[in-house]
Amino acid sequence: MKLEQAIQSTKFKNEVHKAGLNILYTAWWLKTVMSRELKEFGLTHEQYNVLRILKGKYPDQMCVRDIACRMIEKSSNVPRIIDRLEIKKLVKRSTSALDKRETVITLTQAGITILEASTVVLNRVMDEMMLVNETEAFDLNNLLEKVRSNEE
Amino acid sequence: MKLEQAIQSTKFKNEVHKAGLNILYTAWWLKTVMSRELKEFGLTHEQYNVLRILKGKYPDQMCVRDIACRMIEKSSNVPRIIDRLEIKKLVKRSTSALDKRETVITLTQAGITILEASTVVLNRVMDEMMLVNETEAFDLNNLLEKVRSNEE
DNA sequence: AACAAATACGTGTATGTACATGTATTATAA
DNA sequence: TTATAATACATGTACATACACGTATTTGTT
Repeated sequence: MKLEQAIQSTKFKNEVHKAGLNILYTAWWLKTVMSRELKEFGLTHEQYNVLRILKGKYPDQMCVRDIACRMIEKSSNVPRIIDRLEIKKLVKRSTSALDKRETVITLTQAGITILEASTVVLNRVMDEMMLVNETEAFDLNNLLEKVRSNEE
Repeated sequence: MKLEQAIQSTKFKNEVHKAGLNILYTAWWLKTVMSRELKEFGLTHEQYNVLRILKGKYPDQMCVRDIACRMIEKSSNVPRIIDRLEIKKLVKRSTSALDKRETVITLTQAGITILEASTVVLNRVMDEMMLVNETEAFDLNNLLEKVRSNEE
């Protein structure tokens, strides 16, 4: 669906402003598609992101700060996301011995299992839904990074 | 900043999956930039979106459903966003005479004033922050719409 | 006309976001 | 060494999101 239909607007200041809205809309669409699949696992988008980050260091532990700086959405409130993962027993929380200020987090076996199962489904959905080839995706990545080249 | 630095990860399944994360990250970055500017006007991202949609039809009124389907993030809970705009007296709510189920919304003069002032600032920030030219933005728009071409 | 279905909106709850503040611990420095 | 600053995390609040459900009104059918 074209952006014009999606938000029922045809007047954009220029192509750059339209691209801004297009990025926001496409991200919303992607999140919606992914969240729908994660629902069967009882996971939210952000909880899945935290589990994946932990998997990247597994079997090592990670502190909250290290998880936070790897999140796609940086402002996510990681302690509270971890609260919910802990309730579901997908992660374990403990105080670091080296620095008692730090809370260190580990994936549990249940966390690994649910992460692997949900990743299979998510990968399949992304392959099915994102209809660009590798070359187009490469160009898209370059353009997005150019958009952000003014990032502080 | 490259995506790899931004989320401190280098292994992506392929360029398409990387593009998915890149879209999500760029959208988060854009929202952060815009929200920072809107703060001086006491507006959130979503409140601004609603005001802009109302402006598109001004001086006509719009019902809640029509606003909702024009939102960039469709799942936004429009009645509650309108609650907050109404408290700030930026919009006026009343029941439609033709269909008493409908609530119709109009911009107030204060709403127009704040919208115009904030739009000037937002336009300037987008011009400063999004460092792509018209041609690149055109290509980006086409690629994003190709990504979404499987949209239901 | 009377009833059922659809529509439009509001509300309740769990989760997440944005930002400020509190508390414990560690690092720095006079 | 003791006072101060910085760090790491937790917590509180207002707003937003996602989704289910409730209520009033309109539409459609018999």
